[in-house]
Amino acid sequence: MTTLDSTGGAEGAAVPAAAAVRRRGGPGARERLLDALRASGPVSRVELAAITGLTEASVSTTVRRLLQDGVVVEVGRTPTAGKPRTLLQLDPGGRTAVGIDLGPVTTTCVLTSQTGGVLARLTSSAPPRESAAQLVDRLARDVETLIEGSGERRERCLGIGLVYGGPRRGSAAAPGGPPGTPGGLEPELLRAALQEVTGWPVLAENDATAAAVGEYWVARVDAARSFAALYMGTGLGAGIVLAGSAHRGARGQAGEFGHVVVDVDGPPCWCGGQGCLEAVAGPAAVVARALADPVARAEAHLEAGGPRSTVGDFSAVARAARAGGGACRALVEASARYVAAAAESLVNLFDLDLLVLTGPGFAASSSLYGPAITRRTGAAASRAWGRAVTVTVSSAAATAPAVGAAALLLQDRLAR
Amino acid sequence: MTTLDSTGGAEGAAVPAAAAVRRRGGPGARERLLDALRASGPVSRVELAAITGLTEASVSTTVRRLLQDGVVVEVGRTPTAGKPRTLLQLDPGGRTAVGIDLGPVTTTCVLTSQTGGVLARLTSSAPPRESAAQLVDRLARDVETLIEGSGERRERCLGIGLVYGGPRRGSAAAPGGPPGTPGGLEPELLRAALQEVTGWPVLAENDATAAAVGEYWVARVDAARSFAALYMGTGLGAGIVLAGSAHRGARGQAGEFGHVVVDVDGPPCWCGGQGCLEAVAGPAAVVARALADPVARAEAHLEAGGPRSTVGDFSAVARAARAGGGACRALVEASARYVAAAAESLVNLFDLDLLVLTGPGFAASSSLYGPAITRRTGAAASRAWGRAVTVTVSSAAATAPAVGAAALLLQDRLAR
DNA sequence: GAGGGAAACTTAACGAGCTTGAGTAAGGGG
DNA sequence: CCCCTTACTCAAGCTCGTTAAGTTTCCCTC
Repeated sequence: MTTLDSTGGAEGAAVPAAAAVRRRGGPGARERLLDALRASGPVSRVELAAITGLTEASVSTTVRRLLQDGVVVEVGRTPTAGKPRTLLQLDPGGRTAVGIDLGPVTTTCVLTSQTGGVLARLTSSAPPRESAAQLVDRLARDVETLIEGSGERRERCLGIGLVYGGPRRGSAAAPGGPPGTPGGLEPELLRAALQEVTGWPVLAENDATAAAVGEYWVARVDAARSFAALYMGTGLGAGIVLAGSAHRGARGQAGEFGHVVVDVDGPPCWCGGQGCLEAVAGPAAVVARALADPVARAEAHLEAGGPRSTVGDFSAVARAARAGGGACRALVEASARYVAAAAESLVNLFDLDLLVLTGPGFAASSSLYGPAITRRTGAAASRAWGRAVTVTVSSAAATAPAVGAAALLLQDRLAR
Repeated sequence: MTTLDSTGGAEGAAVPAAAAVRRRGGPGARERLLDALRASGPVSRVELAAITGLTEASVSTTVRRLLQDGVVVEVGRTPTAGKPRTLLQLDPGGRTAVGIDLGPVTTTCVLTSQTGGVLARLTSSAPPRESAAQLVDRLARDVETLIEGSGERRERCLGIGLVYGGPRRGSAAAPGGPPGTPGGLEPELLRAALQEVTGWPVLAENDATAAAVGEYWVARVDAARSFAALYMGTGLGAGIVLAGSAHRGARGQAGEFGHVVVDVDGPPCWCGGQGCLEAVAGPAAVVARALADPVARAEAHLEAGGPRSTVGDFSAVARAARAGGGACRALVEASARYVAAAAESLVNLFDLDLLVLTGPGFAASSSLYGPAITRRTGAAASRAWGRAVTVTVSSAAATAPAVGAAALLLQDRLAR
């Protein structure tokens, strides 16, 4: 029998994967190879076999198919003691996809390469009182214009990813309620309609999840990391990617970060809850407080009577806070404390090690929120859980959802 | 001290089967069939094909193997217009497994049938200053006694599930810190040692996750539901089961329900955080408040100087609250408000529709916590998200972890 | 109490996808 | 030039699940 010593060392004894280990039935060879190619720079077949756990023979045949499909290219060789390795990578000139971000005010369309590079961009805005049918028509025309103007071949485009705010299955808009799609159209109906009209496969996804997948794909996040994209737009959401695949929940409503309860006695929220993060410290709440305070209002140059846009107004407050406006700074810092607390709950419940701040809200304010979140999550994570939580800011927070939508479609389509 | 009593296996009532749509590449036929058989009462092969999405041919061959393995039995037939259907179910006299709950004070061992019925039970307690090697020996002897005493054939037993408190990778015990295993042994080392000594496969799992899997298996939770088991022992944890498989997180630290932040300005927590649920409203916090208040202390008959056990003291406070002790009731209700708020965060982040209260803490207090949680999660869920959150209490909260550990091992072993 | 019909299984052939094991290609060093 | 090393490929075969064509077992009718 073995001798045991009772000092519970915290060093990396491998956690038993227990029942989580599946002998088979994981993602197929093609999917695994694509994920490895996405995350690494140029890699050889031997390395791919090591990374994915597939046999070299299997890698060889699957890679041949990827080469034939024009998804992958050979880009060089590394000398070895024997035959040199052939390096492979995703072909930047391979397939493309369109991403559409259906914002509350403007619609952003991008055409991206399969490596996440933006090839063309187009912005339009909804005319007043646009009907659902008109919306679909406008989007179809935008996509047409985008591809025409880019000079890219249309056969290369695999489809369209479509981003909308709010949860998947919208409820009847409660007052001050969830963002939803313009025209109040069900995301699924809009998706089907656009697919019908354009003839391209269309995938619909909520903003936070799309941003997370985009980050995963474009910023080459390691598949081993479990991470969340905190998304601030009109509200607050979290897109969660675990072991390389998006976690949406049974009804596609997982990651409702804005409805983490941060104050048991807090104000009522439109969702029916009380003390939700969004109601206490979301962008709309910050703007409301700024509007109520003459000093803050002046600092942020908020017109009392002008047309309101939560994202725009919040950005103005954040800018004022950064520029030294004391009243605005106090408002944003108060908000950041709550957001940081909710982020800690998120990290502890999902066992995350990476948070990415993204979306238009954080684009303007990440320098204020980032440190607060880092401070809060760092303290407990390292001390009690032996994990390091990295907090980063998306490199292009404003276009993240559109690029993410395109990435989502690519990930879905390339795998087959 | 060792007590042994044998009970007959208690098999539950039939539950109507619900069709589950799965895409390809999921778990294999055998696993899917076992899950369907677990969740339903007697089912025919045709129904199994409909439930699992497998073809009838595939069901036929896989079922034959399960029959040969002695896992499944034919139990009757239903008349049809043609050949009657042969009904199948898991054989209650088929395989068995041992579950060990390594509590802070007492160790509970159970022998269960593969349908979750408890065939025999044994309780022992650690002698003072027990070394790690002695612990392993004691557990091995307990298992031996349990199986001997039960009269069950040892070849039927597939292995041992082992439950410990706290996260998978224990940190050096902080003051008032995480529970961890007795003797401070790393769960993985303990698992390996017990496996070595007994010769049976051993699976180690944290208490909340084990309780969740046990609930899933024994209470026949529908695989389509996403649910969490809220576990109250010395601390608070959540075991999360999504689409039929436990969600553990990258480091096995997911579901740290006790470290959801419920008060940004709250007291410091041993984890390094601030305002964590456990620090604000966990059982230890409730007990500490009761001890500090002479009235509550009298109501709960807490000895000022006696040996302290968080679970025992908390149960006493909960009993006093139920019996009408006003001071204790106020303490527990204050705690329940926070737990309910954290539960709402959990539900919103994971998109859950079922919460099960379990563990020794809730065994004594579910009648006080249950309604508070139901009230809070019900309001927002139905109004904004179009989902109904069911809150139930485990039928045998005190033995849930041990039974869950056995279920976990069964689920893992039967699938191969 | 045969013969048909209906529905529940069963069997056989096949195919996708991956593995094993034995090649073949491509470079370097003596 | 030969030989060694290492990268990659080919061929056979295995596992699992599918499709399609039986086979069994009941009830019902004549």
